[in-house]
Amino acid sequence: MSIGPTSSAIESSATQGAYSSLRLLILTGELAPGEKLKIDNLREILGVGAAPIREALSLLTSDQLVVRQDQRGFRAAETSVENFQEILELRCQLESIALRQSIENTSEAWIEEVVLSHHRMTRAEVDPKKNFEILHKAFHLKLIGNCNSPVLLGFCSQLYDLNIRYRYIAARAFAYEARMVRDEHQSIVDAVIQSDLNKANQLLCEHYKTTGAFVIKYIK
Amino acid sequence: MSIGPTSSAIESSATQGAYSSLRLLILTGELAPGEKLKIDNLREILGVGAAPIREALSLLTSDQLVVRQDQRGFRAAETSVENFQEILELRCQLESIALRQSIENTSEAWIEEVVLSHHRMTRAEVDPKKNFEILHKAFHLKLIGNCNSPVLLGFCSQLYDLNIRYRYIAARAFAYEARMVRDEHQSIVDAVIQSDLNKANQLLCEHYKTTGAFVIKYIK
DNA sequence: ATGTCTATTAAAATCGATTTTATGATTTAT
DNA sequence: ATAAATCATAAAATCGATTTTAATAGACAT
Repeated sequence: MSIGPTSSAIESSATQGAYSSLRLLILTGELAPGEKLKIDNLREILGVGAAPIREALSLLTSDQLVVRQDQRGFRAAETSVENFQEILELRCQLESIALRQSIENTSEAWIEEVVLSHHRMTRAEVDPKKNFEILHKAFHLKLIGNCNSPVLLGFCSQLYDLNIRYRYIAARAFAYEARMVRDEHQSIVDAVIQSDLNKANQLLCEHYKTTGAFVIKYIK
Repeated sequence: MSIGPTSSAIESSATQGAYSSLRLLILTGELAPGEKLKIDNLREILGVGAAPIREALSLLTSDQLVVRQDQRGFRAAETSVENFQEILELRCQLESIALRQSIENTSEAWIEEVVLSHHRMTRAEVDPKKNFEILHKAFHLKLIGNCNSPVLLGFCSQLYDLNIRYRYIAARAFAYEARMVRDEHQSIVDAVIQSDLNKANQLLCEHYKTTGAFVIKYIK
């Protein structure tokens, strides 16, 4: 639905608040995969009535984070190695498409935005006050955000969330690999600036798959 | 959400019934693009309370058929030439991926299912008791259904619906082009049977774009 | 023991009423 | 005459209570 989690923002409605909260709880694995989501429990936890909660859960259904069984309520979507691999593969394929189009439409303005969001993300790595995760997502979406295809971007955003959920679940708060993730991001930005599609594409997919190979060991 | 419209099925819950009904009303354009969807109106039309309707609308939001404005209710998603072209392009790109994978995984069983669903669709063209639209969708999903990627299939299904909505809106009940659509379908099946990926791919995309060129003249 | 039926409980689904919020009209002030 | 403020109305959002449905345990028969 929305691009980023807005846990800190003032929520304009009970439904919106429940949506954000539940989304975060599921993404981070506090509500575990497959867990039954009882309305009454959530009512207590979130302090709102049944209606907003049911609406929020319905919204999360389309995000594939919640599964609805008619007359039998809701539960958090299951996870599996197969699903994770599918997500990974799809991200590579769809983001390749979006990245290609973005580079084909390249412009100074867009490149500057990429550089900027990369900078902000980098800064957040050392400043714990900033929320790195949000900026990381923003960076990756910006990278493919010049493709002029909002529906495609929506799919990519959804896949990003599904993917990050596995990262959280695989290792709750594992020190997000000091690894060479930083270098990988920089290389991608460089390739984009040079409009080198093949290189950018290859680097991006490798970036995903390397992280994926790490995560996959910890699923279940 | 679900694969096909199930207007004729006995609905197991008010929410499910409202979802199916509203989905159909929007797909066929009876609820026009951009139209405000007032809860009380819909309550009367569908004869259920506010809660199921709001839930159904929330579900439709993820299908991109409904747009939700916080505190300002719901409305049917807008249409535009740009959106239509985007849908068309995405269908070609995503279905290409799914079709390739399907053919790579080809099996006798799958080919037989393709042939069968093609046959059923063909029969429905002459028998008005059968619902051609449902079988048409089933055929196209079956064609890409051997790709072993349920998430991708979900995206394709969603794009199919968004696309068919334009067909309905462009010409309510235009005689679904006696044209060479029939031949086009047959050619695709033949290419699939022969595992000729490039040909199948090309035919499928042409099929979409030819129809698209027809529809686009009637948007708005 | 195993399976089927019934009674009980827990939860989901839904409704009707209430509260909150936006919208549009009317007024007031500049 | 335009802009800001107030009020009235219509609609959305939400709540608490009720109804419906599924899950569970226990009784009974085979």
